[in-house]
Amino acid sequence: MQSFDVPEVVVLRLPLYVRALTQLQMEGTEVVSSQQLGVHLQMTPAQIRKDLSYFGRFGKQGRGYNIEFLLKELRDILGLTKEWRACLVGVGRLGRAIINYTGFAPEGFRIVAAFDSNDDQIGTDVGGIEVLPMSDLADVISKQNVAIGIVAVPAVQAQPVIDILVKGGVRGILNYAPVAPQVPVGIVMRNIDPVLSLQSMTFYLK
Amino acid sequence: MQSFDVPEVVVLRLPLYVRALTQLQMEGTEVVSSQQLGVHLQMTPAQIRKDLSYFGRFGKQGRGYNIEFLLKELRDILGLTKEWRACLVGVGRLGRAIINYTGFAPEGFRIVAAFDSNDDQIGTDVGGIEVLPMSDLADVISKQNVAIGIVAVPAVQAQPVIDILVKGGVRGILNYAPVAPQVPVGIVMRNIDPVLSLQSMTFYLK
DNA sequence: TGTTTTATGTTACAGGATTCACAAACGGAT
DNA sequence: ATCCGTTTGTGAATCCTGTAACATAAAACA
Repeated sequence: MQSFDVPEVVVLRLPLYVRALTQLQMEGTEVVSSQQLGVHLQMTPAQIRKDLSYFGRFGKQGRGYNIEFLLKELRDILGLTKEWRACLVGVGRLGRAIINYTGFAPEGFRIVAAFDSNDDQIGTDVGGIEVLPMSDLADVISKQNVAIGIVAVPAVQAQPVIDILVKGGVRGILNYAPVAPQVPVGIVMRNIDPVLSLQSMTFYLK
Repeated sequence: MQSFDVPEVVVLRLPLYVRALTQLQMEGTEVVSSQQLGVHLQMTPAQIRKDLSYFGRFGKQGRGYNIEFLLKELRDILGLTKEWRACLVGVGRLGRAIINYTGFAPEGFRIVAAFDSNDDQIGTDVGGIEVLPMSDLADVISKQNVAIGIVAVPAVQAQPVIDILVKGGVRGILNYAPVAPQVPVGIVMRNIDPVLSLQSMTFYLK
């Protein structure tokens, strides 16, 4: 796989390209230059070309990139051509908001199961999904082909929950808890943490 | 101000230090070495020392850092000693979740006003806050000393809403909409975008 | 067809960020 | 008082990222 020797910063930018290209496509554009894309995304054309060159040659000199083609290629590279199944742990306020968030499904991310350690929650229905006990976790992950765990539990429970998810077999974790959890190599972590964002913002505001 | 010539990556890491130190403090630790902190945060001791050295000399050789002192200094540097007031635009599902999120207040971030362009929402109460029309925005920002705008509107409305917020006088924007908005220099943007996080994650999962 | 314009892919360079390595300093023990 | 183990703060060295520049190729146009 080409995952190796591609800098992670580059991989982090690919979804931005996908999004910008999708928007241009919806506006009816068929071809775009690195220059134009750069204006859209506020980056230099050189960086865009360099990033893409890690994966292949997608453009035509004198013309630019065919949007439909480039989109297909990028989706392929990122693995966005199939549906990804995720499970959620923690159906408190935050967890409920995540289940009901409408932004995941159109991009191919589907939450297929929800877990909670609170007995009062178990068996209830949240956004059309039945809340299961943590003891069912490993079973559901393997049987339902769940690759991603979404963590929406209080800070203190985050690390134990993540350990369980990893043991259960998820390979990526989207963590909403305000902690920096430790995971084995090979497990991909992404943290969603608005407080951290605000705390670095204020440095520039004060 | 020292904002200049401090790399932004360093500023982005400072809140991580604050969080780790706070946790250590709660556990009763009084002194910590860059080595120990590094284990906690999975980074090299050298990086921690280098980062801190941009702002001053906070440690003692042979001993380490006094947690209480370092925390106070870091909070000062980041501007976390005062309360920051924010306003929210968009009280749909996402906006409601943000208003009800309990993680902001303990860190000194307070949402003092909510706006929406939908007439049906205006005048209703969301989490104890009255929803106001967009036309009140500039007024509230200046009168209530609001420095931060939180954007929770659909993608297509994000850019216009951000323009209004900037015009109204906010200096930082926390954007939950799935777009990469353009802002004038001097305005600090932070994007919260779980879909982007997932889309870069799948590259390593496939 | 030949010339001009446009834009890619890539190599070379410059600028940043991270790690290394070590002198200086502190605390505790002898 | 001195020594020893520890840990900081910081230039120097290394590694990584981003930018610039250019050869090459496609398209447009005359």
